[in-house]
Amino acid sequence: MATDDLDDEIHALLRREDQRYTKGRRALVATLRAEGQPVTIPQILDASDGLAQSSVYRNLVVLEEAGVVTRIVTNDDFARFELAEQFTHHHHHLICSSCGDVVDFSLDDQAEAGLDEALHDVAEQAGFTVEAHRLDLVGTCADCD
Amino acid sequence: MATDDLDDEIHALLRREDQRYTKGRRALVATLRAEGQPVTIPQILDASDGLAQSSVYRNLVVLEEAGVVTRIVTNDDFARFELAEQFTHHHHHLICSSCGDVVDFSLDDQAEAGLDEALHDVAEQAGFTVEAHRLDLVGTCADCD
DNA sequence: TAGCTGTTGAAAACAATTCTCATTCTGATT
DNA sequence: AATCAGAATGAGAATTGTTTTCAACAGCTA
Repeated sequence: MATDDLDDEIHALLRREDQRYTKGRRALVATLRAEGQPVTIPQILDASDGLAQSSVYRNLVVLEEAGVVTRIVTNDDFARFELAEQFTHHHHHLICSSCGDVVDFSLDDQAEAGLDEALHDVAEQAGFTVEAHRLDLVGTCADCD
Repeated sequence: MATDDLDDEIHALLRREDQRYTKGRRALVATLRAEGQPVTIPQILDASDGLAQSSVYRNLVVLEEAGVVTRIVTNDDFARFELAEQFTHHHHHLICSSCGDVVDFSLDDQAEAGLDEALHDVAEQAGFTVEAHRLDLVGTCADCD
């Protein structure tokens, strides 16, 4: 997706929540986009300077509520953030239990479709309204082995 | 599994880590067993009295390291704990984003097998050593709808 | 330009979790 | 049984990622 289109869509999502797309929020999105992988707040502060820590936390909440950004919580100390799937593609996470690093991966279409169907059935039986499914592989990454 | 067998196995797991299976730890396991669903620490403290908060936190770490208990982290304020799968059965979680409640569910064998195979391939390609996979459905539970 | 409203930055507050330390328990040895 | 060493416990303090506060500021509208 071109940067301009992405910014337009994000602008629209924020406006829907009566939020502005400020310079700080643009910088945040740019950083997440540049990283291309889930990042912690310390990583964001290192990668993009000029942003105050409190504003980063606050804006990530705003962006998350608007559906621009996804928060990934693991057993690690820090939460991680990445652009929402609508701006990237549907994917899952490899979580390293040694270093805490989180890396994206995708299933092939057939496996994903099969999973979707099975989950749909489960949710229906439980009277559960599904917003998203999350699939993580927990283990040890190549670097930590 | 009978309570005695379960206690024996847990005892063995703890001994492997040079840990004792004390009264407090037995009470903790009994509570988790009685609940049968993931519970928060406040819930544990309510359900079983006589346990100090600091000991519950500490012992859950010990039990987790020994592989007796699994920690479930969500966007909710509190972590949740349940008996490890080896003492229950392989399952996944319905996570309510409204009330934070977590409920177990299982996939049918065929779907689970298909998923396993797909994940195995992904991990191999990434040089990732898998310890576990986690699959959560995030949404709204029947009570919150 | 003036005025209103939302945003920012720095620091204080908050809260789940972890740590400290004095006391108590466990269980192996005599 | 009595003793002793090491581990576990309870109460509270400390830690730390995150949230909130509040005064100063920026951006929009008239």
